[in-house]
Amino acid sequence: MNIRDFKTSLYKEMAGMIKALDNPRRLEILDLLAQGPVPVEYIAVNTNLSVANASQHLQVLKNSYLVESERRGKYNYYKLANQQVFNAWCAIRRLGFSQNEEIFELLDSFRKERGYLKTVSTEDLIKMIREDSVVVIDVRPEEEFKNGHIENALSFPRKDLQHRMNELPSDREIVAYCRGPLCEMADDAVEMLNKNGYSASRLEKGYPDWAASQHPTQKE
Amino acid sequence: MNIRDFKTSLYKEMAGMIKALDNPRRLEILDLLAQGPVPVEYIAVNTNLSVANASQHLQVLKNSYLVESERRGKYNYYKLANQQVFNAWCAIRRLGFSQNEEIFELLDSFRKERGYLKTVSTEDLIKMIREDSVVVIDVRPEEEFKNGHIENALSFPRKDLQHRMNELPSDREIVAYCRGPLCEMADDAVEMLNKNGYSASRLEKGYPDWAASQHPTQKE
DNA sequence: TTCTCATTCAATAGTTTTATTGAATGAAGT
DNA sequence: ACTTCATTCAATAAAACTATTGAATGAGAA
Repeated sequence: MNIRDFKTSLYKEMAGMIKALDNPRRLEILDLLAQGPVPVEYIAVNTNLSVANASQHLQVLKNSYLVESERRGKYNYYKLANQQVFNAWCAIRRLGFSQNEEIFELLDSFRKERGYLKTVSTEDLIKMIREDSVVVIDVRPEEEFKNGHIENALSFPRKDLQHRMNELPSDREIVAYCRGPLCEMADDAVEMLNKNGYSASRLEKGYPDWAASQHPTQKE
Repeated sequence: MNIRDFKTSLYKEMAGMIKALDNPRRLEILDLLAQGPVPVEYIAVNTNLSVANASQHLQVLKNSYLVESERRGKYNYYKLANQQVFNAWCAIRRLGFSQNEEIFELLDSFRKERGYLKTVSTEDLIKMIREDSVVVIDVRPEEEFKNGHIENALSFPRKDLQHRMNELPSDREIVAYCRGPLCEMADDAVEMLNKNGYSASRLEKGYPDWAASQHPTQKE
């Protein structure tokens, strides 16, 4: 093989891997898989896809070595192939937030609709935890909480929050987190809490980002 | 806008930006632009593209805010929009090297053809420089050398190396570097040098990686 | 073995992307 | 104002990708 062909092939392989990432559905799937291993149907339900279509997207990700599957009883559990997959997606996400005007405007208009909900950074949260001035709640579905969550966080899945709200203290600051910066569950929770007299804000990023930075986590 | 639409739009925008990266030609262009600002025709020549085609790819990158252009006299100089673009591409590249079997095999077969040329890591090179036990040569075209190069490196463009080889000491270790890990120019140089009785190896990565890590550079 | 059902495969139509060609643009120099 | 020429635009055919549908597969349970 001559050098030019070799070079072209290398870039082609790289591009092939990136191609697996250039689809909005698959990015959403990656964000979901970053929470932990889940079966195909769970992915389909949580991303509004048909099972066949979800499976098809998963095959694409698998063929690019971005995700792996493992059989557990009747179900096929999918997970990210390794930490570097998440790291790469993070780098791309960061690039999007910093560079892309459309993304910035989209986020801004969304936040304006909700009255610019307060967000706290990872550093803010660490400080608040150290000062014991915060209650951290995990608003993801319970399955994902069980796969791993921020140390000492309480599980308040978004769908249960409305009727379990009274279990929360109204005199302390509440920080809600979810799957990541592109996930709206924490926004929902914060809006709901603030409307009901609580003082809540959302963690800027999500559980996978927290865990990737080696901050204390817990499994249950 | 409802939440589902918003979420879909966000992922769509992210995917749109990634789409600009899913083409082998555009990746090669990014690697070239990482060396410094260059006009369109330089890009076309160095990537074996027609000028029209190169321009078209540049528009795609520009519309995704990944590159910027600036007029200098008769020429339109393109450059990376910022450091994060290179960082994201690095994260993806790292992912490819670690995960993708095809990429690994391609690299391995290429290296085998050349007798497994010795490569040194950035850390190796720093150590060698500190011990003053190495001559570092930059084998990229002179234009790119002038845009910035490793401190104290000597410019030996690949095309001139054959007849300028006698300027190099045959009793010292030589390390050659080029545009990056996917660039073959340093491999060429090392092969050529070793065949002629010199002791040479290539730097694993390239100039942009060196500069991104804040290691000492120089302009001329 | 047979049944069940989670998952994958296969075929398709509609949409998007790529490289090529040649024409259009528009800034710099005469 | 005219000319030059680097760059971009426009049109096109070939190739690749997406979502949908329904059928096929194949591991576990009966």
